[in-house]
Amino acid sequence: MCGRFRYRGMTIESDELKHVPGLEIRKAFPPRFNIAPTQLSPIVRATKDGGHEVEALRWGLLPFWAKDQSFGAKTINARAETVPEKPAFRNAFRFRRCLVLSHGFFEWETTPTGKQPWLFTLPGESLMVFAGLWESWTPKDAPPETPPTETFSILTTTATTRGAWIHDRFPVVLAPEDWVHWMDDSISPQELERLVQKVQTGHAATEMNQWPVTRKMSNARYEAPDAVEPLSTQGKEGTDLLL
DNA sequence: CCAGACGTTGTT
DNA sequence: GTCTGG
DNA sequence: CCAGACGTTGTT
DNA sequence: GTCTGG
Repeated sequence: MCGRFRYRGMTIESDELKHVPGLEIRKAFPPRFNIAPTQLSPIVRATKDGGHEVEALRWGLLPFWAKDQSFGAKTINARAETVPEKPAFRNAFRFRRCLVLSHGFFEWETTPTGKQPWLFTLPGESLMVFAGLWESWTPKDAPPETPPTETFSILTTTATTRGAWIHDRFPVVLAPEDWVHWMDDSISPQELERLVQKVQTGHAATEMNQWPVTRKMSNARYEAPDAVEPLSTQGKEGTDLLL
């Protein structure tokens, strides 16, 4: 699945998303080494005027009817296989798909001495884009003028053969040519169905590297650069994972 | 009709 | 809000 | 995802 | 064991 990831940050001048039309980057986003559920993280979504924007949203999707924000603990991921039907996700799936920006995600290996975290990245630790959904939520008895809380969820699908040693579910990683299509609000339900089929077979980004990292990062409060560094001499070489 | 869930993962 | 179970 | 709490009362 | 917070 995807319960923790990292983000290298973005400046106003960043060209990582240059292929997303009409994208205005209004502010910079700092590097994050250990993004956990409930925290803010940048996503890309379509705007009303046909463009796109980057905003930091809270991880853990809150449907508008959620009674309180603890509901988001159960919705950090959405299964690609069932997301069109699930009450908590179907509206967001139909109308509010987004790109979740990362540069790799963590998975935990169960060992005799406890849980060992690993980082999965794309070659060159380049931008890894997850298929996401977003929602807008306002607490039931909030005073007027209370700004809504905007939240997101990350789609998951079956892990591929060579990723399955650590886990049977992986986040849906979108290929750059699908980024804009995924956010397109005007596509038909038929087209959307076709897209989600493709997304399920996913990992359009076909090659990942993996390496073990410090167990200190298992604590969600740990936010230091070495959270993403290879343990000891393992290095980032020889860790290729063809998916 | 009302009440209660609405979710994913992993483990046994 | 909407669906399911009782 | 993992880590940490899981409770009440009264006092500062 | 299970829930909440990060």
